Amino acid sequence: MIKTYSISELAKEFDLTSRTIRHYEDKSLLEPERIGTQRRYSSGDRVRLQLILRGKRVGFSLDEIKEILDLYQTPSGKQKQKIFLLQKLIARKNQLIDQRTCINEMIDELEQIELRLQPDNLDIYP
Amino acid sequence: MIKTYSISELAKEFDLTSRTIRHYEDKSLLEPERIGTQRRYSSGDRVRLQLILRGKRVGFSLDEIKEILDLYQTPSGKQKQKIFLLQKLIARKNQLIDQRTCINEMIDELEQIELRLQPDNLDIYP
DNA sequence: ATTTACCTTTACGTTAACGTAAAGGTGATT
DNA sequence: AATCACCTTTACGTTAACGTAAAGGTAAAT
Repeated sequence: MIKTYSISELAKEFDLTSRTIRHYEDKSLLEPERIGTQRRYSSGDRVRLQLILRGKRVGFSLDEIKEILDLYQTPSGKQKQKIFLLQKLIARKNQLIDQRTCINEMIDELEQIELRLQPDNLDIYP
Repeated sequence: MIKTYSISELAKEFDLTSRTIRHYEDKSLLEPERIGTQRRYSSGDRVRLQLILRGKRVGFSLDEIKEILDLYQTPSGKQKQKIFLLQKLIARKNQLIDQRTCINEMIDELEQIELRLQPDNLDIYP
């Protein structure tokens, strides 16, 4: 028997609320089976959810994540779109690298301020 | 004569709208002088604005940026305040370090997505 | 003196990603 | 039969970071 999941099982596993998972469905990022009225998530759905969360962690919007997910399923025809998306991914990566550089600079600056505030210097600088 | 800036001069220079700059003032991130009813920004204000934008680039909220700005300008008077400030700085630095770690993870994840998207054969299909 | 080009405040509108009730169905257990 | 513990849909609420329009003041140029 193939394993399936209820909405709250997935919610618990990934530390989300059921509302959040339904929201992803509202946005067409998931389309679980229905047993009667209830949602039943396949392991494929689970993987999709993981991909959604991964996309979120790197700062994509749900719409952008949907684009990516759709391209996973795109029959290898629409290469133009794939290439376009790859460019977006790379752009995002560069942005993150930029941010990291910026954070490193900020850490340096904080350390400089720290130095000026060292307790030893407390009486030197009024 | 010391150079000052009008709101639209700054807006133009940093590619913002005047509304945005006023918004930063609403949120107490800027407090320019007033000549009559109009705002006049000193070069210090300009630097603050640069810091705001820098904070934004690294993904901080305006509230967080305000915290940081306040740290920069806390009147260096009392020892207690300095020690408190030092603690906040260290906490902030740790936060930044965490952020950097997080960004590193994001970059890794992006590369994972790239790998999954990377069509096995971009050049075979038209 | 009127147009032009700024500036001002006030205040409602927008988007994203959910939160949070409200009101009710389902099915197993007590 | 009643209580749980889930599940469902509908729909209004929230936050951040502004956008945008209304209504008007100011100051220099035409």
